[in-house]
This record gives sequence, structure tokens and C-alpha cells, in this order.
Amino acid sequence: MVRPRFTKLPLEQQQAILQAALDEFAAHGFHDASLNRVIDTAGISKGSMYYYFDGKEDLYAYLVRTELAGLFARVGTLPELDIGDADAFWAVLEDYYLQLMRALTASPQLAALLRGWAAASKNPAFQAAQGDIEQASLHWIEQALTAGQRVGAVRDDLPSSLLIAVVMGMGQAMDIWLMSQQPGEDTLPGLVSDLISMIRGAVSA
Amino acid sequence: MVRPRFTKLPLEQQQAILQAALDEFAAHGFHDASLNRVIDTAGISKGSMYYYFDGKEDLYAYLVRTELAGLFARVGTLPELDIGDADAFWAVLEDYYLQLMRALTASPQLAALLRGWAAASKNPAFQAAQGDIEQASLHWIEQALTAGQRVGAVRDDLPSSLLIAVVMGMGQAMDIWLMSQQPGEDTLPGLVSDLISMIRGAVSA
DNA sequence: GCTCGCCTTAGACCATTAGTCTAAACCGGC
DNA sequence: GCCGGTTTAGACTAATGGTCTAAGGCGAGC
Repeated sequence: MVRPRFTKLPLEQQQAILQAALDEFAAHGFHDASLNRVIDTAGISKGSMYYYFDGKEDLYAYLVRTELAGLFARVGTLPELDIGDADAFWAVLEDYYLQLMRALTASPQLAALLRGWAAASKNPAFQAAQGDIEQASLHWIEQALTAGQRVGAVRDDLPSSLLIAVVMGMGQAMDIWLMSQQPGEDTLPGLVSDLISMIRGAVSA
Repeated sequence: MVRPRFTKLPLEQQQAILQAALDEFAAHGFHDASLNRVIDTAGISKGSMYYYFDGKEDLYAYLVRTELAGLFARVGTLPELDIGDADAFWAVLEDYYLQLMRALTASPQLAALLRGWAAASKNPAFQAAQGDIEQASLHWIEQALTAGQRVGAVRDDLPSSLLIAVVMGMGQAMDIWLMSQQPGEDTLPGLVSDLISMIRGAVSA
């Protein structure tokens, strides 16, 4: 866990460290990122780094959490899902997903960070570090799915763990594909609509 | 690329090396596997290992390729897909997928190996090593999808790269979920049927 | 039977990694 | 001015993947 002392640092030094970490992790992914390089770039000593963070995984988890929080703060929270019928459910979801993707295309570094996260998250040895991030994401999808089941938009004849796993798999594949397309503001809505329609087809009642 | 000299080795020594590598990679995944441990376990020297293989990625790629070839040899090749209508297409695919999963549950080490492969394959820095494996897999899915489009079982209004990416993402998620369930011979067919129905829903015309 | 030359092997060595630890520097309170 | 806890510097460790050189092994030609 990140040490509280880190948050007591002058903001500019916090940002210097986080920026260096973001550059490094976004450029190389978790495994191939060098903590030593982050330390050099940030201009602090190894002792200080380990005084602020438990280690590489801790820094990474904190960075992802912080950046994700910023992203969701920019986009806003997910609107209420279980008012209305199935069509309304999917429309709301599509709109929200579109806004998320807009925000993501605007910050390619964050996209790279999440791409690396998606790649690593399946590795069991890494899940310990993923911890609350993964949990939050799963929780988010789980809530959306159960809301969809309440309004009859999502089938409920399968184990929810399977639905969650498949939706996450689809979502990650779509995110990566979408980022690789570098979609413009004109094409993005249509693509997002297609993606949601595929998810809808997969999990519809 | 694996050096031809490796295949000229006595079979038992080849198998000693491959078995050691399989144990290590299946237990720890690609990144956390230690090549030095493989070398020790196999009872060869570092010089020999690097005389047979270009390096860690090369050994891993060769191992996956070999094991995959064995799996497909056990299961047999995919039956002809574009005879009949859409329902026939999905029935054939389901049956084949079921056989693959049967074979996979029978060899948990191979399942672990492929799980690690799935986790690593999204990392761009790693794709160079994936190379022909990834290509073969993509090619396989691509062929199935175009066959499905010919018989009207698969929509053709989306970029095929998107369809491929999404189907791969779903497939990987499903494989991982399925392996984590440790399904018995009684439950497996029903689960596989559910999985195929989700893919069908996602990509149907 | 001997020797030459090439294929193979052994393992020391290198740069780099994440992470540990100790000693010094700093700085506020008295 | 100095005392004591907080913070920093960076040497150090164990392990990694990968390189390289020198020796061993062994068969062909004579």
C-alpha cells in the first residue's frame, strides 16, 4: 500500500514521480518497465522511492487507481440503469461507453496503461497486485449486468461469473481494437454502437 | 528460431528439456518462469540451451507450438464448415469446441501454458515472439468466420479484424473461465453449448 | 593409430533488475 | 545550539536473461 507520507509531499514532487511512472509504464508495460528508470527520471533516490511505495507493484497499482479515478471524474458516474425497459438499458450503456472511449482516445498514455493492465490481469501471479482495481472493475460490470437482468435486458440462465468473464473479455478486446483504430470523432459513435450491439447479442435474454 | 540441431538430439534429451520447460512455464507463466531453473532441471548447461534455442522467448514459442500441434493432432482437424446452413455451421463449431475443451481438461499443464500465452499475447512487446502462433490462431478464427459468412451464419457488416478480435477475446475469457470450473464430463457439453450460443449471439447475422 | 578440425558443452562473466539496509543529512522544537 | 525523529542517498544483495571463450569430444582422412 502506498505510504501516506507520499501524499504529504509537495504536489509538484508527487506529480514528478507519477509522471515518470506513467511514462515508463505506458511505454513498456508493467513487466518491462524499469523501476530504476522511473527513479532516475523522477530525480529521487531509491531509498525515497521505497520510502513512499512498497515496491513496483504498489506504485503501478496506485498509478492506475489514480488515473482511473481521474478518468471517471472527467466522464462522470454511470447513470441509473434500471429505469425503463431493455432498450433504454442498452441505450444508456452505449452512451456511457461512448463517453468513456472519447476520454480514453484523448489520453493515449492512459490507454496504454490500461492496455498493459488488461494484458497482465489474467496472470494469476499478478492478481494480488491488481487487487482492488480488478475488484472495482468486476464490481462495476456485475452491477451493470444485474441491473440489466432486472429490466429484462440480460439473460439470467447462466452463472453470473461466466457473464462477467465474457463481458470483460469482450470489453478488453474491443478497447484494444478501438485504440488501435485511432477512431475520429465522426466514426467513434458508430463503432461504439456496433460494439454494444455485439455485447447485447451475446448476453441478451 | 529453434536451431535444427535441437531436433537432432536424442529424443529423450529433447523431452527432458521440453518437460522441464513445460513444468516451469506452466507453473509460473512466461515472465516469472526462470530459464536458469529450466536449465538446471533439464540437466544441461547454459551454453547448450543457448546453442539449441535463441533464448527464453524462442524456447517458449517452440514449446507452445509443439504442444498445440499435439493437441490438434489428438483432436483432429476442424471439419468442413461451409456445407449446410447457419444452424449446421454452429452445430459443427460447437462439437469441435467441445472436443478441444475435453482434450484441454485432460492436460492441465497445457491449459496453464495456454492461459499464460493468452495473458501475454496482448502485450505488444511480446507479439514478436508470438509470431506464427498468434498468426496461426488468427488465421484459424478468420477462416471459420469467413466460412460462417458464406453460409449466412456470421454478420458481414463489420470489419473482420473487429470480429476476430472480439471472438478471440471471448474465446480466451471462456477458456479461462471453463478451466477454472474444472467441469466434469457431464457438465461440459452444456457449458460449451452456452458458450457457443453467446458467441453466436455476438456475431450472428 | 594418430591428428586435425569442427561440433558441442561448460560455466565464468556481464549488465540490469527489484528490493534491502545503514549511515548521513535535514529540520523543527526546545 | 543541540537533540531526536523523519527523510534521503546510494552501496549492496540475489537473481535474472544473455554472451563469450576455452576446453572437450568425436569422427574423417591418412
